[in-house]
Amino acid sequence: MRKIADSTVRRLSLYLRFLEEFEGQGIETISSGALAGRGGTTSAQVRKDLSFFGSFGKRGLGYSVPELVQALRQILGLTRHYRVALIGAGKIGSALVQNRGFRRRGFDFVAIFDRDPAKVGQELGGVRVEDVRQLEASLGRNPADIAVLVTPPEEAQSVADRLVHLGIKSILNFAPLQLAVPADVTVKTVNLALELEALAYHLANPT
Amino acid sequence: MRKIADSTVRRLSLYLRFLEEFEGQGIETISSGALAGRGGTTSAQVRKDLSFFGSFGKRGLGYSVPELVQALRQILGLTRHYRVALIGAGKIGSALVQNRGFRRRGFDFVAIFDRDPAKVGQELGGVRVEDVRQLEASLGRNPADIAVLVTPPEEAQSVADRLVHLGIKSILNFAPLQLAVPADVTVKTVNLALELEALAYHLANPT
DNA sequence: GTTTGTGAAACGATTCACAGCT
DNA sequence: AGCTGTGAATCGTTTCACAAAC
Repeated sequence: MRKIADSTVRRLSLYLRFLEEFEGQGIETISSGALAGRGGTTSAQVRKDLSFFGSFGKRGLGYSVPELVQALRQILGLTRHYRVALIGAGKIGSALVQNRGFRRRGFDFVAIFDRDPAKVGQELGGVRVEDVRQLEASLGRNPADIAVLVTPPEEAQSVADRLVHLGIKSILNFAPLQLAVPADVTVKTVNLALELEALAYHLANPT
Repeated sequence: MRKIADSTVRRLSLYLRFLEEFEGQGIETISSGALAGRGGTTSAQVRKDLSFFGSFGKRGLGYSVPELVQALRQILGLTRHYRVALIGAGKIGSALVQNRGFRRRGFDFVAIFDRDPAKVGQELGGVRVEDVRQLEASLGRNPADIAVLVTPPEEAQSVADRLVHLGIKSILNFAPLQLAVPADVTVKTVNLALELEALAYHLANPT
């Protein structure tokens, strides 16, 4: 498969979200322009994004909403469920696990790890918190597809190394630092302080 | 000021983070190459990013760490504190407010709003939760610089409209939808489902 | 007449490469 | 000799524009 830009993949996710809305409203067919309008982009962008993966529309008509939903789910790999492991059961970690939306979209938290003995043994969102020292034992038995890393920054890299060693290929990282991983492992870092600083920049330098 | 790419601003934030680390270790001087290595980019990128704002280095020597820290704080607008209002005191909202790191970096949560009467009146991170109906009254009296929006998606747009009307120019949005705002308002959306889906895409389409 | 799919053009960001300073 | 600052070259993404399909 040809290399697809990250920005394209993100837009495809957005399109899927909007299409699901339209589907819920019983809309059968949609044009690239209408889909673009809902997502703040252009019709050409929508068509180009889709064209990397095939031809899904009918000229003169637009796209069948259910067909395009199906196609996007296929493209994005959302026709299956993913087993997600959470490392770090602090405030943000527990908020994530208890969020209904992720499960609904096929991301199932199946294991939770923490270093704090007070947290180990507790249940969060129906999953028992394990000691992070059990990471290898537990994920070795029941592997996860995706790891969500919410440890303090000083532990993040060493946990990431262990996850990589366990064969995990996808990490969602909330620790405010750049993780070093092999090329075949994908890391998405969510750095909230960075987002706030970008907002500060815009306040300090209004256009 | 010339238009600066978002990616550049984000890298400047990262550089600042690394420089603060170096400063803490008593390192006086750093080359673009060393700074780049720490942040997964290239020396040319570092120099180009900085060049948009001036010349901060000494040829043959590199950059003075404290001077560059100071310059970046100035550029990013981090020499002052920002008043942040939180709308939505659910799991994620309260996790954010109680996070020490934001205050340390100059982002002070000064007001919290929620719709749930059970939450109104409670304290979170030393701030009393107010009824979201008091948004105008409260922020009218004590304005905020930045709003962090963590409401359910169906309320997000109407709250955003009210924030815009109150004169807020910066919104950090956690609701999983595209907010419509005037051009002079900056919105950064953190969409965690989107990040997970991008990871799913990479699992489904390994390179 | 409408809307797609797609090469080509325009734009923007990154990388190169080197003159110029220390 | 070492490293910056920057114009030029390269690379990647977005927009344009139009032939082809319905």
